Amino acid sequence: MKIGEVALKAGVTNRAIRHYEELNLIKSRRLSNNYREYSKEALDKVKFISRARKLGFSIDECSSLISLFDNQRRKSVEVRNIAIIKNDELKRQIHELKDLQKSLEWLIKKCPGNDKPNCPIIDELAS
Amino acid sequence: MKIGEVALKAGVTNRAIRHYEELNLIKSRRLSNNYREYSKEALDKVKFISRARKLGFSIDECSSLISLFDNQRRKSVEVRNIAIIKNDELKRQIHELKDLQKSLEWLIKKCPGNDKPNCPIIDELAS
DNA sequence: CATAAGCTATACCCTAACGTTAAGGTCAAG
DNA sequence: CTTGACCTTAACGTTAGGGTATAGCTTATG
Repeated sequence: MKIGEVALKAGVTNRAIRHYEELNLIKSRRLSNNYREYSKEALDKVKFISRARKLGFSIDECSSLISLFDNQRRKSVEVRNIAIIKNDELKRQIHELKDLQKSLEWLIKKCPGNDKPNCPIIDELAS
Repeated sequence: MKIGEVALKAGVTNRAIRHYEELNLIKSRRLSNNYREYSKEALDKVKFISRARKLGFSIDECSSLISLFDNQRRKSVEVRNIAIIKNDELKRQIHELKDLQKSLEWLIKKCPGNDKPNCPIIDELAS
């Protein structure tokens, strides 16, 4: 199938697919008119990448996961380790964002939000 | 004062200050040797930007905030609105990340993590 | 005074993951 | 024959600076 169909079925853009191909995450053969032709396996990989990306994995990590996906002699602990690292990163990131959000919320509550210049948010940033 | 001193006092790099200047968030005059010379007000603005960045505001938003900071006839509601938008963005982002993290955690729990190929994480991504 | 260390300048390349033109080739329908 | 939908490559834009190279200026030391 051609790129447009793969993109539609996998729920990603044509550009994303070409990008994954540039980075050697997937492969295609060419038709006589130079159009890319994808196998069902390639479509599956694009779907795989799409899901992994949505779970927060980077392209680089997707690359590792695809290697494991392809490897029938993989050890599940290897996959698990990648996931654990990502999970820890996510937890840390959530923590940081929560701190920020709480600070911001606190400032917003203190701001009168009227048509006068006095503003605790500006004051805090300028302090 | 020169760029290095400003950078030290504001806790940012020289490069960042030049960057802010390129984007017209701050200004400097030049000494006879072409070195940048900053006023105390410029230092205050760099500090202001640094704090705002740490609160999650983009450079673009910092630019708006600085305009309000400079404007003695600002209305606090304008500042507040920017902060509210950012706060909502942060909340949404935290929500998304939490969902991801929970999904990942669930998958990790289901994975045996041994030396056999069977892996629920891979299965989920390939499903 | 000469030299080295340290600060400053401009300028270009790099990041992540594509988005977005630009300019053009291919193919089926009307 | 033209239109429109689809495909191609190439290359710049995005975010917020980091890193590096080269060169000029300043200051401290021998």
